[in-house]
Amino acid sequence: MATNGIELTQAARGFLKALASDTRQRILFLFAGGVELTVNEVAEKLSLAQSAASTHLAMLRDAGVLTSRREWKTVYYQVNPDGVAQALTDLQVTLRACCPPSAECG
Amino acid sequence: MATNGIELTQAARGFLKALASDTRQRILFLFAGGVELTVNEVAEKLSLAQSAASTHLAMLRDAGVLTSRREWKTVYYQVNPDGVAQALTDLQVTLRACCPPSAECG
DNA sequence: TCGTCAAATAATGAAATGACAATATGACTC
DNA sequence: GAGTCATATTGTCATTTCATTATTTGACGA
Repeated sequence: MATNGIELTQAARGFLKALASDTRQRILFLFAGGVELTVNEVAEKLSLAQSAASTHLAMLRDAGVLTSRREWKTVYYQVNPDGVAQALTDLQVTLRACCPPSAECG
Repeated sequence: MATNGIELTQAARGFLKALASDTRQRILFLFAGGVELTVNEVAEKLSLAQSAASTHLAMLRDAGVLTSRREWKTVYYQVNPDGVAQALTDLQVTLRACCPPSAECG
């Protein structure tokens, strides 16, 4: 038994993987301010093929970073602030357990 | 001009890429509590080839997550809490600008 | 100078990622 | 049922990543 069982939560791991891609970072920031966008709008704004936009958006949704709602034939994506906050908090908690900023004072 | 110039800092981008790898996550947590480890120790603990450990550690150092000091022939790595804290803060600031947790109240 | 030790850097191959065009799906209209 | 629109999925390819072994580098001791 080491003092070592530290591990990231699934949420944090998914978040890290989702946002490690420059393209997905750019996609995320397209949604700044709570904007709602369709797959085609994202594809257009970033000069991506429709299929690429679709898979990236799905990946971000699976990671809890975005949510989607379907209205008729079109799907609207927007950020999931709670998911982002959760992942960030998890990250912070785990990293604090690993590498406290300077002094772990109370 | 949109309201949109949001972008992650270099520190945050490097951090995300460095920690998107499961292997590098495991490496990082080996250093929990301020432990110092050599390349060979990391390789051994994770059953990795020496070269793999070396490159991963270099990557984590380049991302500001670890620091290294050389003593005679061996190199000791340890976490860089300030680097980690900086990246986390950058992430948080940028994400808050993009997707405020619920209410951006004062 | 030669040998040794630890780390870093090739060189190579397997697997994952990211892009595209093309096709399939689902919901609705006619 | 045929047509259409937006999205999702598939197939293919180029690129990147990750792991290995083998070799090189650098500092020291004999």
